[in-house]
Amino acid sequence: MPTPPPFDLDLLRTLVTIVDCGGFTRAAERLGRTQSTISLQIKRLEDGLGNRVFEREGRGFALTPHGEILLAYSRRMLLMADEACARLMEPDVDGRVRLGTPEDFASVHLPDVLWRFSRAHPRVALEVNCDFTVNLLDGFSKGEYDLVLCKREPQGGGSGIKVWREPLVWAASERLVLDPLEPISLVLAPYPDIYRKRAIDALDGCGRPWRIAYTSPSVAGIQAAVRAGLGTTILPKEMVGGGFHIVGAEFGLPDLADTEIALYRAPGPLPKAAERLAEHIVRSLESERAGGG
Amino acid sequence: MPTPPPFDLDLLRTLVTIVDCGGFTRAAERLGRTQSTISLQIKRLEDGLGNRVFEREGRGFALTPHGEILLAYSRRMLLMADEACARLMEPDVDGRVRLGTPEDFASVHLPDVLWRFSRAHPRVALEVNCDFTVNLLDGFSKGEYDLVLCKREPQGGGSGIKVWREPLVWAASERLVLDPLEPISLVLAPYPDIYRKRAIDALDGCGRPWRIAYTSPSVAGIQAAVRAGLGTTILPKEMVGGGFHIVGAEFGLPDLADTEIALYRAPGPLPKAAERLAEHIVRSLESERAGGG
DNA sequence: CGCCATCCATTGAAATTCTCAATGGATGGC
DNA sequence: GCCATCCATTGAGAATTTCAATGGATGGCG
Repeated sequence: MPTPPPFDLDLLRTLVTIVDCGGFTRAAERLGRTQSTISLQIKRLEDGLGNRVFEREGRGFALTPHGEILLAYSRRMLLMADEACARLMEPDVDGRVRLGTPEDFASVHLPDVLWRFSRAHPRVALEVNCDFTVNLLDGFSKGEYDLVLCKREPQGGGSGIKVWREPLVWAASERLVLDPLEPISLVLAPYPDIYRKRAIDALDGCGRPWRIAYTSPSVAGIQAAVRAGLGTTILPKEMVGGGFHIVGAEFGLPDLADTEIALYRAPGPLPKAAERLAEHIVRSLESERAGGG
Repeated sequence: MPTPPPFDLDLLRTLVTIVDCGGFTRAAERLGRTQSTISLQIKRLEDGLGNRVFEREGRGFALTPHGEILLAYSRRMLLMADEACARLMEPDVDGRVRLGTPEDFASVHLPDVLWRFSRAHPRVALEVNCDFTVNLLDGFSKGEYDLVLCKREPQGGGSGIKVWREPLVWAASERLVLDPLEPISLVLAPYPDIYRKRAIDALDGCGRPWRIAYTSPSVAGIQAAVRAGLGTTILPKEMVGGGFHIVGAEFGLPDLADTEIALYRAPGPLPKAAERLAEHIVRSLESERAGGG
């Protein structure tokens, strides 16, 4: 960040207005400024940029390539400013939002997201329910949720919005001795869990024998068991940490496909509060991902 | 537009920096200002907004709901400003882009979009080819296009990005006398055309007899024939005009499903110029739609 | 061919805005 | 109870921004 972008929204608005009005003078009238001010504002914009924005041709003018690019961004930024303004003016959203989510994802990625949401919309009552994907989808089809975050196969598709994707890896404690020739001890969530199925299918697929050493429906329980050296589990890469390490082909473990989390919204028009939460989740996770990667 | 949003990007950057640094003083250091300046900037922001942004709690502070909302928008706007800045700094994109598109869509919606693109990127050579959807998809699968705009069924799906959707209507000249009991005279594009199939299927579906009165592959040809009163055609609603009028159930004509245009990009990494054009098309059409509706 | 209307650029002064340094008030740790 | 830290406020000075007036250039029109 050597040169913080020196954009001034007023100048950008002037640029857009000039283009829309087709002239400096008319833009001045619409903006309630004098024409000389408009000229100077464009000059300021160009000086700050180091490039011309308009190509002057005697009486008329045309946008330069830089001007055209800047114009496109200006429109978007001004639209966003207008939207922000409208959002700030309108009354607080209230109501209730019922969100279903996998527990492991929620405990790692959602606390901050939901905390920010609840601060932005203190009158919205959040009802978050953690469960297995199968149960979430079941409840979703019965109308028990406004929004559901679900694990799904990485090829995506369907009506949901992809909000997260990351590699799935085998993880074990350092104190666990792994022997590629022995059946592998697994620490997994109980039956309807998607990762459980993934792990077992992958092992069966490559002919590696296995046994279930420990079963727990909660992230904390699984982590405790793995940390105790009771076996190997399967985790999103981001969740590996604290004494765990990633194990793989060197111990005869197969590669795993990525995991993907998608957001599904209940059919029909959603209450405004749920709409807001959906947008908030999508945006927060996409920027978290951009910032983290 | 009674109150143009009085946002100042510098103030928003200050807001974001305060939150990220966790304090006014640290934010001042990072921004190269004094702490009093930061305080005043926030005060200015709050005065302009008419609401507090921070809730002061003695030594510390917390974001108000308004502050939280504004923070989210501020981040997005600053990211956009940074992106604009980066885009303006980087050298001109050059190369060639091969775009396939239906002729009717191109002649109505693309001229301005492509003109702006070519002004923003004068060193990019645009090669636009108009053809029927079937031929476009055929050429696309042979690698003849970087990007293709295609008509498709409105339920969407697949890998393309929806860029346009509008109702399809029957249109005729005022001078054409329509009799619900007579076979309807059609003015259509020749065989592989999608709308031709739509029209005939719809009429067959409701048992209405028809005959082809005029065939032309070009929009101009079809418009001339319809204007001459030679028959009825099928058009996107937006393209009705100039002596045409919409006809429908009152003459025994069936309703038509919407038409949808999607953008497909060639598999694999696209040249930068094509990437830019794709982004430009999507953005331009989405704002045109927002502005027009 | 020359006049006029229109449009953008420039100039210098006035007003507004912004920043800074210093100081004050409040809070929490030790 | 003292000290360190943090944000708020104040008044002066500096920088920026706006305005009114003027200048230069172009194209239309008789």
